[in-house]
Amino acid sequence: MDSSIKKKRVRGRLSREMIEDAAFQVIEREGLAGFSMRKLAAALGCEAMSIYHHFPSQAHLYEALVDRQISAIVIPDAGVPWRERIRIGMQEYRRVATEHPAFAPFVVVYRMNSPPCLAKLDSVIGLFEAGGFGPELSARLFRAASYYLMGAILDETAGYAKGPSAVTTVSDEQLARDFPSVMTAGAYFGRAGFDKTFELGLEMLLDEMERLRDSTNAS
Amino acid sequence: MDSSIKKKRVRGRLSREMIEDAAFQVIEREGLAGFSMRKLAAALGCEAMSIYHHFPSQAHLYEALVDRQISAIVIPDAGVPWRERIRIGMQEYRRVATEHPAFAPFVVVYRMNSPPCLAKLDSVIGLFEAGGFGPELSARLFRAASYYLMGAILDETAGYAKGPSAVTTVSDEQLARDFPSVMTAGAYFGRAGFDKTFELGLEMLLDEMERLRDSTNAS
DNA sequence: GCTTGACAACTTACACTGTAAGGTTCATTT
DNA sequence: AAATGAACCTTACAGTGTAAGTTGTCAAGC
Repeated sequence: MDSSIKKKRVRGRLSREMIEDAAFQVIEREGLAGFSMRKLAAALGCEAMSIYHHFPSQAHLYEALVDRQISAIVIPDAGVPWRERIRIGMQEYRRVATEHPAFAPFVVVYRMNSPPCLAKLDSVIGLFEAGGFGPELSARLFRAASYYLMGAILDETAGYAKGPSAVTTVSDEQLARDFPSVMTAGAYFGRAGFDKTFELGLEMLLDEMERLRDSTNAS
Repeated sequence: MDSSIKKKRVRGRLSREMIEDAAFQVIEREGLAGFSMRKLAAALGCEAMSIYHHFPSQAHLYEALVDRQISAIVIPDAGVPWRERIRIGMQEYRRVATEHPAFAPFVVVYRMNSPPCLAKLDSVIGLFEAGGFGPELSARLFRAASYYLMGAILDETAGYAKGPSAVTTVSDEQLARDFPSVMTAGAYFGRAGFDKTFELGLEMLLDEMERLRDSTNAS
């Protein structure tokens, strides 16, 4: 057993950071649904309840993981043109979120109320404001961009590339016969197609942002 | 107790449709995470295991619920211009998904491999093909549009409007002081702002689709 | 009317979950 | 050396999905 090896760990050496690191590992190994405090404890070589000394609940642990991920997003400074800043910001979010694919679905759905997350949120909305979008457009365009990001990351980390989750599966022959458009489109989906599709939608959104910005500033 | 009332139900009267109806109700009442086979059984006035006679597992039941929702999406027929068809199709998806808000997060993340879902998928991708987009653009634009839809629905059904999910919450005063851009943007979020933000992003995507279509067909 | 068979529903049981409550051990300070 | 308090462990409980076995009920055939 691997656990017997880990059991060598002596007392008094647990820390929030160690627990977080192990949590990311266990989540990737077992999947988000397969994760549990007991499995995490086994990976750490301790008992489940010991973790509660460092995190009051599983929810608090998850929040710490989200905070760590969100904090890792790098926003370009004000010297860069607004369009580039927003593009890089969005690519950064995707990069960070897909770093731990199994955890990504949790991150994108998470309601970010913690100070570290709010700080990042604030700086991203500030990107739009600094770009010359008014308060309303800044808010709504940020939201629309987030929507796109959420879906893209979910598809990449929890979508078809992860195999069928549906209970009833359809054979390839039946797919080709009954659902030809799905079959054809399938060639552009999956692992290889993510980057290109993501960039396509990203540029579409940026183009429209630019158009909206120019038309409102002109009038 | 309500359960005592329901207990009047006689044997041999359970059906898949009854179970699905009750499941939607229980999910809305208890939330997706709070849903369980035992609670569903209580609502039906039967024991948990009786449900397994009609659905082999909870996953099968969930799939049936998804199938029912997806099948309710109405796609405009070929007489309508492509742009209108795609717009209405997307609005339809949103309408259906938000009909059972607590279940929506499950629907949007679901990998739709069942025949009813594949059929709908096929007809939607067909919308792009019929609109004059080539196979690759049809595939990628469908995906990009789906990304946006997923995020929009998740925000509406599981986002900030549902209250803070984070464990640590920040007071309004602190929000106004430390995160002014979030504060300002907040005015456009929430229940009242969903429609307008959704429509804004939707038209942005449709505009870009039109541009892409014209430029590829011209060259 | 009685029996039989089949199926729908119930009962029990198991392995798992998060975590409350309380007991133990160990490093540090006095 | 004694005490203090943090760090960790043990036990227990109420909940989960569901496998396996049992009971109740109703319709068809005699």
